[in-house]
Amino acid sequence: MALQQRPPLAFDPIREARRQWDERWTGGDTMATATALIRAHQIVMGEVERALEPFDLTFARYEALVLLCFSRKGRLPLGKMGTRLQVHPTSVTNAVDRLEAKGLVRRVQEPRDRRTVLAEITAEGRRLVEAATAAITPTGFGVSALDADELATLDRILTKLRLAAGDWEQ
Amino acid sequence: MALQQRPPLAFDPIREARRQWDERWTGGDTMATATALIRAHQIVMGEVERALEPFDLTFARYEALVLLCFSRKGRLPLGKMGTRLQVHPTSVTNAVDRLEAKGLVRRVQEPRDRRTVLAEITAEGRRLVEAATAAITPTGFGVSALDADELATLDRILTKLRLAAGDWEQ
DNA sequence: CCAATGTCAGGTTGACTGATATGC
DNA sequence: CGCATATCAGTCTACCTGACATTG
Repeated sequence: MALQQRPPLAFDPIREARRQWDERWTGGDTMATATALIRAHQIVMGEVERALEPFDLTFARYEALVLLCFSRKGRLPLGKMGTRLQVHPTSVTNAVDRLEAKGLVRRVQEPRDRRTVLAEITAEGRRLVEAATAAITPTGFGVSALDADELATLDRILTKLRLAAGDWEQ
Repeated sequence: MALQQRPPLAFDPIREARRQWDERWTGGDTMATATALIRAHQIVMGEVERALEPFDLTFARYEALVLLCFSRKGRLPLGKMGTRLQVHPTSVTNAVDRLEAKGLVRRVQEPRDRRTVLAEITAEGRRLVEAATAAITPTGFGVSALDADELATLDRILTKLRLAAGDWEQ
């Protein structure tokens, strides 16, 4: 997603859009901030996916691998993965399909509840996570232009936004 | 994109991911902020696309319509639209195709340079922009949980990020 | 001849809906 | 029986690449 660079403009397009918006409508402040967020997302995703490209991983699949890597036994029910990663159940099935095809995870039966399927990270999966992480980290995930203070402030505001959206209780 | 609500967790998943990340790797601050940004994008897009659904518009097409609406003569070359909206040329062609099929824009020849094609917003396009904007604005574009101060701070930091990414000169 | 503009064909991704099989 | 879990088929959007015709 959004890997390509495009020619720069002579002015901030969002600032210009807001100016025109304010001449006609209300809510220019929320419009401009939301649009800036969407564009910032494009920048971050571009940087991250560019770093992951040599490993044939998308960010979604990398996230899934990292999640499994962080789990105590290296495996989680697919449903739980969807909840943690905030993605659709069929997207989890799809991501695990692709990771499994590359030998990075394997599907395992949960003996106590035979409805659930566990995804378990393999040794090769762990190796790839380490290598991919070593490639991503130096890019600063596309936010390296910000200093520690700005990072913390940005994180605080976005956390408030996520909480208000009901991502977790309390 | 990302319209569905998913069950809430008992904790902040990104905070938890960062805790585990910091135990193993470096750059947990940038990882957490970038991940929060990606999730915030999902929230904003979900809210906006939900509001646009009754008008059979995606955010990309709505943005294109607004841009044309803001232009002096109600028309712009497709290439210029791509630059302003920061999207791929073929994405512009696709968006204009769909808007044209619904009678919201029409393609017009530029007499001075017959290579370029102009997209021109129609009267019906203008009506739809007004109606869709009236529907979106009250949602606060998914960022209504933030106060004026937080909005301004968020916008300032994201603008720095966009500038550093080379979105425009100076 | 080269560069710019837009279009088209073809491939990838992720997300969604709705239906289904299985098991609690 | 209802409910939960995962999968599958099919659809949609947006993005990308590479090729192409047209025009400057």
